[in-house]
Amino acid sequence: MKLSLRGEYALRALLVLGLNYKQSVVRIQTISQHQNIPKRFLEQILNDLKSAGVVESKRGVAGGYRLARPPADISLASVIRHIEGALAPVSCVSECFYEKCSCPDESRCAIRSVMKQVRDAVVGIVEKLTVADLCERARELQELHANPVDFVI
Amino acid sequence: MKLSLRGEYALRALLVLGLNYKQSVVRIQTISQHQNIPKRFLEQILNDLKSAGVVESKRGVAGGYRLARPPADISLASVIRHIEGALAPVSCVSECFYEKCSCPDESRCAIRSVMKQVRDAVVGIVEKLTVADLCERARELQELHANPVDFVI
DNA sequence: TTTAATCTACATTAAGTCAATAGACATATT
DNA sequence: AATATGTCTATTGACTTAATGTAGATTAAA
Repeated sequence: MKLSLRGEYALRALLVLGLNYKQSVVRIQTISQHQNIPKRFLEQILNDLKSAGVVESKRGVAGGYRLARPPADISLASVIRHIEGALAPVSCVSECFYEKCSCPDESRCAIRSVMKQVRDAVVGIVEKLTVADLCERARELQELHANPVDFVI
Repeated sequence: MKLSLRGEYALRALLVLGLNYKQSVVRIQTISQHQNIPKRFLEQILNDLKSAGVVESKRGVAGGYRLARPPADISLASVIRHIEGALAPVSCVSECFYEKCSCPDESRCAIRSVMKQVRDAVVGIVEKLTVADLCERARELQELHANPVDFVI
């Protein structure tokens, strides 16, 4: 489940949109600057997320993007699957993107059995987590690292 | 932790070598045929595993490969790391292959925190498992699927 | 109604990776 | 010496990734 930059950018963008949920749309440029993401690349990614029904856009001068659904309804698994494809380390243990592999007998394949275990562990984590959880963690981390500074001041 | 074919072939080859441990060397061609792996590609992979000290080779007419250490001393994590690189989904949470990422503040990055969780889950599995475990599973699966046939006969 | 800021769409590219192949070479057994 | 094996380095072609380019459509506000 190696995440490409594309996938990482997608999650970072969704985090920003999640933190600004209920407020007006957020401009691509704002996200791009705030998260160090190449603007033109981010355009593609957000467009892709739009076609997946994860975000929606408003065009024109005061345009931008916003989440299409409540943050708690957007699982990280669904996002990563849409951007990256299978979560499983090998496709012969993928539920959503199964492909036969070249081993002599899948049902007796010991590697497959191990990979299934890995798959379940990964899926178990990202299937439960949502954009809302991401936002919550971001807020926690913000406080965690901000407080000591407050004491210094 | 998406495994490339190279990594999958490596594990499949090590499984064969593990099952034949203590016996003489196994020829590349034998592994290649038994596991449906292109022979020339397998050469490279085994050579690579040799330079990692995982297997050793014997040249000449009765040549071939064997494990350089007991199967129980070869963790899947070490093999995959050698062939594929980082186990972590993003390199900013990798212990062995750390690289800074482009996010504004790593210490407050919520995505990083999630990815760390995924990393730990994956590493927790493959670090504990060894080639010996792989062999054991293979034998279990063999019996599991062989017995019903015995009854039929 | 013009203007400017935004999203939309499709095409292109440069670099890198993956999987495999090629061919010459080294070595050990017979 | 002959032969079957592993060793090594290079190369290829297909594909993917991460961008960038260019042109266009939409909208709010001046």
